[in-house]
Amino acid sequence: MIEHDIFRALADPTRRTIFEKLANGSMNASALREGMDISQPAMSQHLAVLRAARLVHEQKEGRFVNYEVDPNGLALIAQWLAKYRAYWPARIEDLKLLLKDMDQ
Amino acid sequence: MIEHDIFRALADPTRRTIFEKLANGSMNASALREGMDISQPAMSQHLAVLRAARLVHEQKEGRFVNYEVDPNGLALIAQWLAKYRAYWPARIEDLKLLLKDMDQ
DNA sequence: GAATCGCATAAGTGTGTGCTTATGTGTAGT
DNA sequence: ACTACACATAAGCACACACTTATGCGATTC
Repeated sequence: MIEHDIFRALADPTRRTIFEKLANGSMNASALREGMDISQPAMSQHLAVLRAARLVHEQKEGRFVNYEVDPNGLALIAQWLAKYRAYWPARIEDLKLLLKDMDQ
Repeated sequence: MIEHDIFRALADPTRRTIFEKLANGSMNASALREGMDISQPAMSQHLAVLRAARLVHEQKEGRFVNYEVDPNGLALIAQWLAKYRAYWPARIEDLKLLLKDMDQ
């Protein structure tokens, strides 16, 4: 179940930080480690989990591996969230604006 | 961190099932157990986690406790997701329609 | 008011998860 | 070829987590 992989992947705060970093621009694994106080194997393992969830995908460039956000994972979250749109708070004005923005 | 509570709560498949059930109509804890092969304490513990994440909230009715979906949790996921809207796949037509629907 | 019911909490246990160190694999440079 | 580098994988370990049984607590019923 890929849906399970996604939520499990995002359940870890370190992985959410990694994902957020990649959202601000693709990077290789070493660059991602900068300022994160995390070992190289740990980063590699986290990236493997994010890959399995289709939240990121790799692009090999020589001996470097460039990582970037994979839209597929985000799309699945959006689909999951859409199932419960009936419960979204109409009273929160900011959110309404956000949603309008989400549809371009 | 409530954001962490939300993703951690949804990382468990049993809790996602419970949440989905509640999205189809509010229920008390006993009714939720029907057809789920789960002990009473386990259900109670799961509901406590969902409560902490503000994904559900309780409403005491006599000796029963009625649970229903809390929009606050969903709103936070929507906000989290909105940060990455730049990466949403424009090529998936179905998703575009979904998003339009999300904004009413 | 005693028993029953709906639910929460406590305590203990097995499994999953994220980390570590050590090692392997492939590429680039000299 | 040898070394250095970027990254992945293996194995082991400490801790978190989801479950269990047992018990507590308040509300209803008789």
